[in-house]
Amino acid sequence: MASIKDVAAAAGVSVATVSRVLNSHPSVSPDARARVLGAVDSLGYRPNAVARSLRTAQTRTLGLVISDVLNPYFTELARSVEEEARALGYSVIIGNADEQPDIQDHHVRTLVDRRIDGLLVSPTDGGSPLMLEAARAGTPMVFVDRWIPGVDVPVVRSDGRAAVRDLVAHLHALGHRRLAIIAGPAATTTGSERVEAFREALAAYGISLPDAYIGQGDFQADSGRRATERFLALSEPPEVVFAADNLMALGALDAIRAAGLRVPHDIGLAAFDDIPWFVHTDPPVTAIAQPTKELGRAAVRALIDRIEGRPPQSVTLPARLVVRRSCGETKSPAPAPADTPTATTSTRRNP
Amino acid sequence: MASIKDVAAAAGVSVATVSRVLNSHPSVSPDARARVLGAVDSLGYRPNAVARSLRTAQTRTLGLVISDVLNPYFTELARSVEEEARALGYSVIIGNADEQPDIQDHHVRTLVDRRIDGLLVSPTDGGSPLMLEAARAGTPMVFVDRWIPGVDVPVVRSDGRAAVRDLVAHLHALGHRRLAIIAGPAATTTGSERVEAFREALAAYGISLPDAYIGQGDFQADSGRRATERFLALSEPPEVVFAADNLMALGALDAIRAAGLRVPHDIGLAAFDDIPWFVHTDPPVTAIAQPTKELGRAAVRALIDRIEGRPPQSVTLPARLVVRRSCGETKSPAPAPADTPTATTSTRRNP
DNA sequence: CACCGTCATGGAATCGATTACACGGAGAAT
DNA sequence: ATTCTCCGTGTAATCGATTCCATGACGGTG
Repeated sequence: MASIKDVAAAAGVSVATVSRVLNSHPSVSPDARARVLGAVDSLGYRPNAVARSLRTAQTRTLGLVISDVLNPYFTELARSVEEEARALGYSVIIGNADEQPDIQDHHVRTLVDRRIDGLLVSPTDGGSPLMLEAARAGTPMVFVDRWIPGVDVPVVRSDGRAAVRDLVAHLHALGHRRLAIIAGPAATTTGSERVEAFREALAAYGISLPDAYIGQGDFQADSGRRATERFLALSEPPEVVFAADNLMALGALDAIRAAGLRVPHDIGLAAFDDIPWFVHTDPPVTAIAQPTKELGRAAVRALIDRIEGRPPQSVTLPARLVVRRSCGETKSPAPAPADTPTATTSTRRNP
Repeated sequence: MASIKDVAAAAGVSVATVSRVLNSHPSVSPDARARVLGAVDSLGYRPNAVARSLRTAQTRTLGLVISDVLNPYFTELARSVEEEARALGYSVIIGNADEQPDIQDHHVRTLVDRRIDGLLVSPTDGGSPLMLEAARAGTPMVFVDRWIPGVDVPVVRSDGRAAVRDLVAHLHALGHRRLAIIAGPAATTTGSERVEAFREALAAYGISLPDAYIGQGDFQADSGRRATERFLALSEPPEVVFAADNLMALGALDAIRAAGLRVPHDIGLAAFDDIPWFVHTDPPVTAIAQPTKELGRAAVRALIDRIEGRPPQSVTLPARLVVRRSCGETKSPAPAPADTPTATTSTRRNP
């Protein structure tokens, strides 16, 4: 592969001049520029990004470590991250942790070894020493969706509290009182927050959330299936199951079907994270939708702010309830979902 | 960030010795090794992969350019590619083309600029000059799923011909005779092949495939919706619609529902590419399943063979029919799907 | 005409690793 | 005792770019 030296030789100039032409430095004569450009495309020369990165100490690359690519929510997030990054002149390397802390660490390590300019993370756990170390060592970093409390890193996420209240209001209006939740791992913020938001919303109606109605899941379909089986085996099973992510809802649907029951007739189902398929399931699933695309864009912008020396901002965007048929038919219209979502931004790093 | 020089200074040896320790070169004294290792972890030293790549002219990184990350088929493919690559000591950089040739070119260009060791591509179109040039210039390359005829690059893909025959037999047994297909772009192999396989299978039953029954799609949900609307507007609409990928099937489902019709009562639906959600749609969708995971692994192995100088093999794995309820209830059992899938491999590059 | 500032250009250092080569010392072979 | 090997180690070149500094030409000004 042709190097800058070959171009210099072919154009009859020095490598310095070639470099100037390629980086559009002002002081190059039109004649030299023309000869260099000619040589460049007759040789099919492409600058070596590896060498350039070594010299300039920047790679114009962002790392994105997500918990599970197979989860459509994260896929969409990854896509919007890449899109925004590309628009701003950066590439993205995606690492899929598959909800496993050691794989997550593997990706963080290789990304840092490659000297990516910044790291976007949706942590699988409460924070491995490696990641905390990377943050402390000054790797520009931003958390998306999930975050680690007590670490000085900006967070871009969505607040589901209001939407969960809307959901509970909806369920209450339909006459449901025995409400259960399938939670995510307690070590993740989204795992614990969603349970808390649910518990608070229930309390407003004087409904309690007994331990038997809290299923312990891990954001994967299988765990949703097992938790649901356990609910169904109770002497007094819940009337509605709320899954803290879309894959566990899928598992719940499996379990309900396997038990020969029907949604919503025998039991209701709702999910956190809306996805296109929920429109087409039997029945369509009521879900809480995050502004995924905006989240991805905001995260990239925050990270690039941090990289380029501007003060990064934590961002919290509201989620909203999308009512469908999986919790029962509503006679009267459901409570209007918040339809004027307003972003709240703060300069505090950790909201 | 600490460099190899800092480690050398801290350990009281030369950089050469440090390098030898890190690359487990045999001739280093136990004493020196211990001092180096001590310095490495007291400094938290991590080798700079950029510098190493520049010197060794290899990045231990593979590029994967896929047509659409949001398509669950490609997501799964990407995941298995990354998994296998990681097991073999390589990283993967994913580029999402979103079915747009210019974005595809953008990714090919940046990946080549980064001097990735090899490229896995599922081309969006018939082959841009850039990609053909890269192949000819000797970038190790393997096509997955889709390929470009006439280019000397190994292909790892799945053959759906037999499964399509099974599907048509199934539909015929259910009494359906007016069968339509929503095709992908003719510029992609999977776009044209699936139509051809369908046409041939129909011919075996003396059924023809009129132009009005061929919808032109682009592998996106919207195009499936539009094609289906057009089918439904025909004076004699088809009895079954076969979508050439899962997203177009989703669009078809939308259009059918919007028209106030029911699947399979009013019209049947089948899809190429099986995904977990098809079990839960209303009704569950009959689909042709590719061995996606195996495809990804085989592609990585072929590419690494090529990179490491072994002769790479093209691989073709069979797809199989998964019968569900979206084409009508079967009284008698459907024809047995091929349940002993056998791989065919060849040393010819382009099958 | 002398001087100075500006501009185009090239030489060479540099980034952080790997590795060929040279060298000194210890132990084996004669 | 002398020579030969082999081993551990260091010096320095190298990969392909960017960029500081020096240089020479040229034009304008006093």
